[in-house]
Formats: sequence, C-alpha cells, structure tokens
Amino acid sequence: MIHDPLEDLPGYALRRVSAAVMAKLAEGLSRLDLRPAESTVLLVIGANPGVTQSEVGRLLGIASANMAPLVARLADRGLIVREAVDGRSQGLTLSDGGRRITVKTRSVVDELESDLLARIPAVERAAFLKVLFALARDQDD
Amino acid sequence: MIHDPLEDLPGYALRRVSAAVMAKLAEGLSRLDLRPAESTVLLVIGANPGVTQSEVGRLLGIASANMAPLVARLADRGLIVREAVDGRSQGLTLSDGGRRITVKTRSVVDELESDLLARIPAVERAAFLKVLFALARDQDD
DNA sequence: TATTGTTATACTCTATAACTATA
DNA sequence: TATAGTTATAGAGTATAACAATA
Repeated sequence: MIHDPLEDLPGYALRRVSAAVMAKLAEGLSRLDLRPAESTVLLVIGANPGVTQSEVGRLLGIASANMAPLVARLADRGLIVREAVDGRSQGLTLSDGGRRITVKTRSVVDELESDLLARIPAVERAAFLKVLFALARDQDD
Repeated sequence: MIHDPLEDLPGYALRRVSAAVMAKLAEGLSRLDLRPAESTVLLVIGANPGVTQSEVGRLLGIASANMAPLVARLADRGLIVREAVDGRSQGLTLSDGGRRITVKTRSVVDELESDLLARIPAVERAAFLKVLFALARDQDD
C-alpha cells in the first residue's frame, strides 16, 4: 500500500474538497451554459440590482481585468443589462432572461449545498460551519 | 452596503478559503520554482520511493494525461529519476537534488499548515478537522 | 482486454502590464 | 491622483480524445 504524506494536512484537504465541490457545480451548471464564476456574478447582481462591475469584483475577489470579459459575455447573451451610472461606472441589472436563468442557477447551487450539508454529521455541523465561515471572512481580501 | 447572497453557502466558503490557501502556497513555492501540483508529487514520491506515475496520479486525483508533462518537467530538472519497473511502468525516486528541494517544500507546506491551524479556535479545532478530513476521504475518487 | 504512459488540444480561473476615460 | 473599465497575454490546473506499447 502506498503512503499518503498529505492525509493530515488541512490545507490540502480543503483543496481536494473544494475541487470536488467545484467539479460538481460545473457539471450542474453546464446545462445552463454557465461557468461557476458567471453563476456567482449573476447571483450577486440579482441580489443587488444596479450594482457596479467593480463592486461585484471586489465582493467575489475577481480582478477587474477578469471581470470585463465575464460581464461582456453575460451582456452579449442578453442576461444582464448595463446602464451608465456616471461617466465611468455602469450599473448591472438582470434582464428577464437573466432572472430566469438565475432562478435555475440558484436551484443548482442550493441542491449542491444541501448535499454538502447532509454529509456533515449533525454533531459537528455547527462548529464546522462556524470555523469555515470565519476563515472565509478573514481572508476576504 | 452591498448584499452578499453567497455568505451562507459552505461550498462557496470552501472555494474561497481554498483559493486563498493555494495562493499563499504558490507564492511560497515560487522561490523553489515549483508549482503546487509539482510539490505534492515530490512529497508523494519522497514518501514512496519507487512509486509508479499512475499510482501518484490516482492518489492525488491527477489524470494520467496531466501527470505526463508534470513528471517530465521534474525529470528534466533532475529532481526525480525514472527507472523501468516492467515494460510499461516506471518507478519514480527522488534524486539528491530532489530530496533537498523536497525538504524545503515540506517546510513551506508545514509553515502554511501551521498558520492555517493557528487561525482555527482551539474549541472547534477537533470537530472542524474531523469533518474536513472525512469530507476529503469521502470524495477521494 | 485492461493498463501505462504519451501527445495534442481546449477550457476555466487567475495574474500582470499597459492603456483610456472619468471622478 | 485615484478609480472604472478594457485589452492582451501568460500561467496553472484540469478535461477529453486518440494513440502506442505492454500486461
């Protein structure tokens, strides 16, 4: 049998669990022709109509250089609408089609999150989530 | 203030924490001219001299098509040695230089893992790690 | 037939540099 | 000066398909 020198490393475990969750998410979103990053952008715009592209990027930790083509693709597909706020900022809003696909996105995400929660024993669930969210908030750059 | 519709989603929190840890790892390994995936391969070979490329890939969840160039680069740099086991398998072993860089790799990894552990309150630490490792083992594909 | 290893290729996310236009 | 947005480009990880050689 082969020895795994990484089995006791929480950082590596985080990486593997995250990768598995992301793979399932990508698969679930594929029938909507959405990528994971696009799905989070849609969810943020849906919850914050008129939000700015740079605000979305800051919230999600996506650099502005990477937001540009991402938002452009969503606009090209007619899922979001860009309206000038001032000379350099554009408020983002979901179109009707964008709202429809965002509802479906949320159901894909919710099912995945439920599956994940179900795999966490009830006894440790509260402690696990508390630590996880604290870690996520701390390095919210 | 902008509302974050993802702040209660454990899957998304996993993704953000993992991304932050990976970014720090990549930065720490850059002075060794190693990528994260390469560092894990070195650690596994170091702990299992003579291990096969396909065994390493299975353990780490790296497809064989992606293992090939990764191992080739490590061999080209003289960090690992490939010896034929049978006609189609090659046993992988660290060279002297490979052992030296693997020791440094381990210290980079260990420091990062210590930092991560230190950010987990002692009260919840055991429960958090138990769940995390269980999740990682479950989807060990 | 199944497995090992390889090549080619494409996709997704991320990172940096350089730039325009506006506040 | 600082910020919003864009373009170009590169790096890293991962995925599939197709293949040769071997068990």
